[in-house]
Amino acid sequence: MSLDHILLGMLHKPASGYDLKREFEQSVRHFWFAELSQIYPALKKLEQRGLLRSDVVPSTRGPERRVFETTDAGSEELEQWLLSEPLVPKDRISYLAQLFFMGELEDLSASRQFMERLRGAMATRLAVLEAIEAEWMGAMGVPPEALRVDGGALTELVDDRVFHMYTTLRMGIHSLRSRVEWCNETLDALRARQARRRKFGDLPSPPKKAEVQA
Amino acid sequence: MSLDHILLGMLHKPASGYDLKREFEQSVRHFWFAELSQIYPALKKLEQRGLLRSDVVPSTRGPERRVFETTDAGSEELEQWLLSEPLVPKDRISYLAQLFFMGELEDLSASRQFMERLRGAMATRLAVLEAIEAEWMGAMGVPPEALRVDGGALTELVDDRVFHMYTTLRMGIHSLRSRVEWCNETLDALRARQARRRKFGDLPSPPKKAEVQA
DNA sequence: TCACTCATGTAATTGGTTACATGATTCC
DNA sequence: GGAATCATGTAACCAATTACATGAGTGA
Repeated sequence: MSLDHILLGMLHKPASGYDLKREFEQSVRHFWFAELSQIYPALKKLEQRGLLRSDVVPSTRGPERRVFETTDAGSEELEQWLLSEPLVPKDRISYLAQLFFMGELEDLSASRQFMERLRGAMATRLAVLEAIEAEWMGAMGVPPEALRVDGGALTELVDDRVFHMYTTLRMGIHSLRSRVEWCNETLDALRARQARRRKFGDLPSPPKKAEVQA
Repeated sequence: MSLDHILLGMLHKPASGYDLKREFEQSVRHFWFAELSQIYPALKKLEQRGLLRSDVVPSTRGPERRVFETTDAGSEELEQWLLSEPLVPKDRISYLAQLFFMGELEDLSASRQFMERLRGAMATRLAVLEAIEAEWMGAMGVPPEALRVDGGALTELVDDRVFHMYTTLRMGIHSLRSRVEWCNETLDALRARQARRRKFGDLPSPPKKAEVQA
């Protein structure tokens, strides 16, 4: 299971469940997320399997903390996972399902509204990732001119660990940019259809050939 | 639940569970997938809720078929869903998690191999979607010159239902192209790092400023 | 006869979400 | 005194995967 391995990866240095939750919310949220109610039992199980060990330590603020660290078996397991094949998940994208069937509505305005909201959501996420990238750049002293070109600038200045983390951020940025572009392409096409419809009436355009199936 | 609504959408015309499975494998697999063992109980429940009705009919080949069709309540439910907000899923991408922690391996060749396999997988998927697009284009009589430009060519020739379906295919293509690009960018950076390392030894390059957090 | 496709289902398990329970400390 | 944050957990539920069970018809 991936969550287990991600926890092992994060426990490069010792941390509590609560700490790890914060990690999910901060450095890793563009490709994974977990609730506390999932993290705590997962850590427990990993400890039972001997991949982690834990200590209860008093907190500076609030109740006691259970702090976990990896065992040798844990590092071994992590390494095995890192060397295993990449698995490309088959994603389930409900908004594409909606759009796929939205022709039934016979209301292009509804589709446009839908796509505009989608673009808004994508653009917001993209802005978040780009802000993180800019922050990194600032911290590494990369001039802002180098920023718009591509991610190459940073990749030469950092050590291997940071480099690998950074590439995953780049993936998020690539991905969201392409989604925003797709939204724009689709909105253009929708507007064009609407415009044509206003001119030539409600007909569904030229020849109407045989049904095409994907 | 999305699966329910997707089934309702597919049942625009009557079909059996087995038929619907084929639909998932064919026209819809770039954004959703379901096993038969999930489809059958889902259909049953939808019938119990009065959104579908079914008839058992003899098959031309093999055992009897249970053919479902939507009720008025079903169409109503579908429409409500189509008019509801798009929800952007938070995705869990295990290969990004692997890459994120792969710096620990201290072996850039391993990272390169990983990225090459990833690119291979992405490129294969992309080729599938592009082939489907080309097939559509052929069926609509669009000249192949128009193909490489963008998806605009087709969107003017088809009716609203096909148009909406087509836009989801475009999203898959956009998305996969951007992933392949990201793989290339990352591979370039990895090669550059390796080359530099061969020249200047194993050092982790210039200043090594304070730890940066995403 | 054997493998394959057509066809329908159930059961067990996994991974994840939502809801619930508890309690200490800090800051307003 | 009350809200917010720190901190750890359990229980119920939901969606999806994997494994299992059954059997008719078709073509080599």
